Amino acid sequence: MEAAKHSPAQFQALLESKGLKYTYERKMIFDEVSHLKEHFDADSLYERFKGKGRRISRDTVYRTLPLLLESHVIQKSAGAGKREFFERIGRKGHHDHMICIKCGKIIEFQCEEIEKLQEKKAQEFGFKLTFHDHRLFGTCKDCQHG
Amino acid sequence: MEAAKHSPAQFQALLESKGLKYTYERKMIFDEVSHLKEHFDADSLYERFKGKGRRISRDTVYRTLPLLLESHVIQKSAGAGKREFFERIGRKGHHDHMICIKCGKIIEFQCEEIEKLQEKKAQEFGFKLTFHDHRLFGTCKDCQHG
DNA sequence: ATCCTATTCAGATTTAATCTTAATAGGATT
DNA sequence: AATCCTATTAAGATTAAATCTGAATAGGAT
Repeated sequence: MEAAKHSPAQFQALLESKGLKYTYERKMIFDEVSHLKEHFDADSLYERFKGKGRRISRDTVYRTLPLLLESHVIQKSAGAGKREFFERIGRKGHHDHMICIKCGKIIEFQCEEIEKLQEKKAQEFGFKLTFHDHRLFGTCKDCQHG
Repeated sequence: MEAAKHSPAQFQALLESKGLKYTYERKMIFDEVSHLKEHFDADSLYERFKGKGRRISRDTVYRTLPLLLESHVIQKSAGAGKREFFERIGRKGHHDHMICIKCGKIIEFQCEEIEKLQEKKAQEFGFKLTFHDHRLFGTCKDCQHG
């Protein structure tokens, strides 16, 4: 008894709670990101819509991503360069990243204890945690020789 | 018996380990950031040098900040807008941030257990942790009513 | 059908960060 | 001290990311 894959329910719920509409464009963007297996940035997502039937403007993409973050459809990710990267929260669930400052390699890691501690800390401040960005920078195994 | 305040020893050590020189400009930048009590971004730091005796170019500031991060003189911080923020690691030591997505308020928090778990996770991957960026986004106490 | 508000589009604009080329600094060599 | 050599910096141009602007559209309410 598994929930249907890629249900927009959480997204729709968030929109409703904010008095926003589940528009054609928001549907399209939800659908696209919820099927993306790799990480992506706002602009590359925009490029994906070019030439696919109806166009979706860059601005709409940029405006929709924070809503998807907030509804836990996507999470912050990491990638080369200075853009902000995202990725859908898929079967493997939420995870964070280590980035090698020498070769750029990205390692995914999960730590349930850190997640819990984060939540606990937030509660201490009466802060309602929505999403987070946690990236570890350093040197990967292969780049440490010499 | 306290260590001298704002010693460039760690910074100089890092430079040496990389075969880089402790130049006049790097001294100036070290000195400036090690006395800054507030967070700052690269560009505002650059502006500080304008009109102060010898100029330091924007590019030099941008190139020096990662070295200061790496030598633990500064850490990643958080602030309004999309710039990258930094702050010196002062008496209170390292800490991370919660950012309210409604009002922009920034709350500092410390969690020794999270720091340790991070380090442990890094070790699992043979990853040598240098610095990190950990930001929690959500809604602060005051913005949760209604 | 008309009105009203939210939303979107398209492209211009802004702004952050990096790149380019030439100049400079400072150590090593003779 | 003069020359050479490499790292570093300056200044401003360039690139690229993200947001803004004004007009157009959508879709629900009256």
